[in-house]
Amino acid sequence: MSTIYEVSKLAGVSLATVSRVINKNAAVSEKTKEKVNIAMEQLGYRPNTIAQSLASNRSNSIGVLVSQLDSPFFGEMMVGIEDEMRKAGKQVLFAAGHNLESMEKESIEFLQSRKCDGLIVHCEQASDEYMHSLTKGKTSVVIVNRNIPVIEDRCITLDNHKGGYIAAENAVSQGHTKLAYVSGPHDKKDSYERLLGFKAACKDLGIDLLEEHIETGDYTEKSGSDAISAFVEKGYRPTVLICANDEMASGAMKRARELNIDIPRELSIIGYDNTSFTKYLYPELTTVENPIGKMGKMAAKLILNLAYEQKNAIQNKFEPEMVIRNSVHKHD
Amino acid sequence: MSTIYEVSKLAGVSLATVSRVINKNAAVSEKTKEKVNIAMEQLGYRPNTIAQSLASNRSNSIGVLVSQLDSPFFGEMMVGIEDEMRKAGKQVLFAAGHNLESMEKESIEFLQSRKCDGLIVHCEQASDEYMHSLTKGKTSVVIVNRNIPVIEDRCITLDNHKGGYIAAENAVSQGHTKLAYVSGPHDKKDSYERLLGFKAACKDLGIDLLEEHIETGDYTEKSGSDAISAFVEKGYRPTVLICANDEMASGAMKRARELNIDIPRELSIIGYDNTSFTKYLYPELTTVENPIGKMGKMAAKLILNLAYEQKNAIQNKFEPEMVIRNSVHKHD
DNA sequence: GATATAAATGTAAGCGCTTTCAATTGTAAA
DNA sequence: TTTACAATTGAAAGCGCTTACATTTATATC
Repeated sequence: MSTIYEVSKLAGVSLATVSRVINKNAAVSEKTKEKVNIAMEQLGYRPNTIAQSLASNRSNSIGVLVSQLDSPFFGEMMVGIEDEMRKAGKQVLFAAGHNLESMEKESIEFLQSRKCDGLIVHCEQASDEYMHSLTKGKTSVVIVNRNIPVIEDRCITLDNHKGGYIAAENAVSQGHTKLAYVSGPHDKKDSYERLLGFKAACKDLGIDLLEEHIETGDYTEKSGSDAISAFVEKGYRPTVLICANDEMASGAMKRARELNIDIPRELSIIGYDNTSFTKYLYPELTTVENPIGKMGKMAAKLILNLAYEQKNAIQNKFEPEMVIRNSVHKHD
Repeated sequence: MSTIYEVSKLAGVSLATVSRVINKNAAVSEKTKEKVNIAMEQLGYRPNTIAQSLASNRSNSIGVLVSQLDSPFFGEMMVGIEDEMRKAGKQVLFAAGHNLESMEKESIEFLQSRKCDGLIVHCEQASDEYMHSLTKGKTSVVIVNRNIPVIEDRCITLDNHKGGYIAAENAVSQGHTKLAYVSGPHDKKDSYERLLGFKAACKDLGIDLLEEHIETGDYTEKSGSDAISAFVEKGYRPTVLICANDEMASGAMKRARELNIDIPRELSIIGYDNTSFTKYLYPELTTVENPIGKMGKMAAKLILNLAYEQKNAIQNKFEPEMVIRNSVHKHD
């Protein structure tokens, strides 16, 4: 591999000048630029990114922390980020937090030790305070899917309240009045807001909602399944069940099928996230779109602004939309 | 951030000695090792990986090329690799080839320009010759899911022939005699071998298999759906359909349902890969396990041997196994 | 204790770039 | 033509580490 030194020699200019044409960060006359380019071409020269990083104190890479590498949800986010960063000529490092506070912190340290210029994190467990302190360090940090008021401008979030709202709205618009809801864990803000949105819609639309119409799950398939069992036990027979994520919707569908409850004729189901597997469910799941891919792209743009002085327009808050498929039956 | 220089000063030793205790690659007396460790501790010292890379001409990172970042199949592979490399203290860079020869090559170049010490690639389109030439370069390369005879020791593969075989075997063991098969594209070796395995099993088990019992798809859901339509049109009514991947199995199930063919009572379905979404299908899919996660781990071990002189035991060929769920009905 | 050898440590030269500062060249106004 | 600046270019000092080689210190042998 040829070095910048060989290029400078072949072109008959100094190292500094070659560096300037590579980085386009200082005026170089057309003539010399031409000479240098030809020399680079001839030698098949590629800058050594490591040397560049050491000298410039920039790694031209950003780190991304997700909970899992093998999930359709984070997959979409990763793709969105990769795409945007690749365009900008930056590298992306992925690490997994596995939903454990210790792993999350460890992974963040790992990414920092790799000298990432910026971090995009999707933390489930680490505290708001920790996140906040992170943003005070010298590497820029963008937080996805979580709103921390003091650093709102660093957060890319989804309007989860609205998501819960439109899910209920959609059910009611299809003639349903006996609704039920399976929420995620209450201590997760996104989960809680979805629930609040759902409740707000019920109130606005005059739906009679009792506490016993709501079950609390933990985002796993099993908890969706358990919710169905719970409603059956209680003797409450809703005509539509709104789930705070698609996993639970899948679990609910399975359990309902075991109990010979026909979906969607007897029970309609609505999910949340529009994860890629929803199209494999039967019937295909009507759900609330969580534009995580777009949010990933936006997070990337924000980090480009923060770490590389770009000037992309930033939208911090995203709006969910209904994705209509076949799991909701018109009720009359 | 403190540097090695400050550590050396605080410990009262030379730079070289500090470097030695960091890298454990040369004898250092217990006493000085202790002093250095204390100094590092006190300063909260972390080596600058970039400087290390530049000086040692090693980046301590390996590159991974997959077709997609957001697929459950590659997700598993990525997790397997990440896991193993993380243990070894190495970094992993992921890039996507998007099933396009140009993108595959471009991504490989990108990873190389990032000075990866080794590459793990899952290429769909690039030619055997290209792959072969890659392995001749100075960075070690491991190829997943593809067997190239001249560089067999660099390939981690699945016995696809056996996979096709056991799928047929399983069907027959359940009493089926009217089989059908949807293959993937014939020009993909893995796909072709699955088909050959299937045929071999039919022959061995005395199943009467005609060419018209086989449809050729392209691994997409749609082609699985089309296959069902084709069989119906031909008037062939198999009791079990074996699909060369899970996507096509899902497509077939959907189409069958549209045609009011009951699964598995009237038609059993067998998939291939055991992708994570198979558990969301209804009925849950009986399929051939493709241990891609384990293969990823093994690829990582092989790259550790090649690029970092480790001595892990290597298994180049993996065996698929049946995963029995509910999509196959006992035929009598 | 002297000598030979092994073990531990230090010195200093890079690795391939970026970037500050100084020197040179070009340009336009006087 | 001078002069005053602006635009280009070059020289050289790092960035924080590794490592070949030299030097010093410890250990064993006689």
